[in-house]
This record gives sequence, C-alpha cells and structure tokens, in this order.
Amino acid sequence: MKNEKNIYKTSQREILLDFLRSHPDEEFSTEEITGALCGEAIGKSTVYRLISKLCEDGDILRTRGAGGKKILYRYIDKAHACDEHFHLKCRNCGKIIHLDCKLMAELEEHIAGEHGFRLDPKSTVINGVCLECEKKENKE
Amino acid sequence: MKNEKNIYKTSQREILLDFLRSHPDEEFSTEEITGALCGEAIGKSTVYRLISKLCEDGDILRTRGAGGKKILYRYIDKAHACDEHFHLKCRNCGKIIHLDCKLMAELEEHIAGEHGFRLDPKSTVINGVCLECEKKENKE
DNA sequence: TTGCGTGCAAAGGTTTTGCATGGCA
DNA sequence: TGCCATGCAAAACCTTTGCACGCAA
Repeated sequence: MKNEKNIYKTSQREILLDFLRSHPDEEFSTEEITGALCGEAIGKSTVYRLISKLCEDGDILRTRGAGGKKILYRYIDKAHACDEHFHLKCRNCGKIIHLDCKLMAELEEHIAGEHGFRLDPKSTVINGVCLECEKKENKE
Repeated sequence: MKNEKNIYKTSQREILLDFLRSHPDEEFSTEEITGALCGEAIGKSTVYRLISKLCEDGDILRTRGAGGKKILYRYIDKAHACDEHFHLKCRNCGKIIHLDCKLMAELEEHIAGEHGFRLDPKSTVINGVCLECEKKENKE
C-alpha cells in the first residue's frame, strides 16, 4: 500500500531533477546541490525538502562519501533498471560501474539459499578501486 | 607511508573501545555512544575526537543507518579478519551477517578480471533483508 | 478553488574548535 | 619533561520548521 500523494510538477522540482539527470553517474552533497542551484532558482529549504521526497519516492539514492562522513545523492535511472543491479564505486576517482552481470544473479541466489539473506542492490553501493586508479596508486 | 603518530593509551580510549568491542555486531550512532558513556567517564568532544581517530586508524567502521541518513559506527574485529570479508546488514532488524564464503573470493576475481574493479570489503556493507524478517514482512 | 509547494528567517541539533589543564611515556 | 589527550564552553554548521504567499491541477 503506497502513499497516494499528489505530486505537483513545479519548476523547482524539474530543475533539481534535470540537474541530477544531466550528471548520470555523479554523486552530489547537499552543499554542492544548493551551491549549484540556489541563489537563482531554488531556495535552500526547498532543496532539502525535494531531496528528502525524491529519496522516499526512490528517484534518487542516498549514499555516503569516501570517508563515510558526507552524505551524497545520485540519480537513479529507472529506465535502465538501476535499481536491479549493484553499483561499484571507485573510492579514488568516484566512477560508478553498473554491475549488470549474470554472475550476480547467481550470487544472489546462493546468498539467499545458503546464507539466508536477500540482497538489495537498490540501496547498496559496493566500494573499491577501479583498475586505472589502482595502477596509478602503485606507480606513486 | 603511514602517519607515524604516537597513540597514547588513555582510560577514555579504552572505555570507548571496550564499549564497542562488547557489542560486536551492533552499530551505534554518536548519540548512543555519548549517551552511554558521557556524564560519567568521557566528555562529548573527546568521544567525537576518538571516533574520528579510530575511523582513520581502521579500528571502527563508519556506516549509514536504515534510511541512509544517520551515521553509525561499528567495531572491526581484526582478529577475525572482518576487514577481509563482506558484511550483510538486514535493513529491518539490523543484524550483521559475516559473509565468509569462498564464492565471494571467486566473485572478487571475476569482477577484477572482467569488470576492472577491485572490491573493498572493509569499507562496504551490503544491504538487504534477512529471511526471518522477510517472512515477517510477508505475513503482515 | 483547493491544498501542496516555496521562500524566508528563525529554531534546533549536532559537530568542531580554542584554550587551559591533565596524564601517558 | 615533552606532547598528546581531555573537558568545558563557545562557535560553527547543517538541517528542519513555522508561517504567509504562490502556483499547479
């Protein structure tokens, strides 16, 4: 049973969504979002209220930054089933890799069957380092 | 090259570590920690400073709570190689499952080889629902 | 017209910081 | 003794809230 709320299509809502949509695999802090959008088009409290609502509605994802301290937001591309596969995030360059791989489906089954746990890709971001960054790290 | 800091063994540091160690798979907010320890033994700012340092040193892990908003801390049991396997966290009951499974090693290889990405279990918590909670959810 | 959405400013709560003191090594 | 750690209180910061007005449906 979902909350049947009327969602009004306001300019502020569209501006925020456009901003996030136009940077597909990037993650932003509230600071960055308000910095980019406030002052001209949207008030700060509106940004906070919109973010909050978009998270609830599953339009954007709340993650945490490298150190784990900052809270970041990223657009979820429902058309590409981003809520069905895992995302790998490079702790160095921030790149997001969409792990759309049949091995993961097997893993999910295995974990459900053997470990008694149903994975939730939608709310999980797996951390690590991409190979390019790893090479760089080793050279230094 | 690591920061060579002298770490002093103070009573406050021990009290905080003991508190976290004695609740192995539980996660605490700063609020809960200060609530449990401050007033008697440790000052608030000391708790914040200790937490911050312990995170840097890899003694505790910073995660995020259910909604993704609250920041939580959990002790990392180095003796049990908790930084080498993934942790599954039930979004309903909060239970942590230590995923010490050889299939994960294979998965790590696969992802490194095929997807160009080295996973970092230490800083990753995989979300989902444990089967007990899933059953409960379905009954309701 | 209805009632959700917005903006401003104020309130609220959490985390950080400055500084003098305390305590480990 | 030399330095790091601690505690208090103040400052800084970020987020939420109240209220009146605006605007989508």
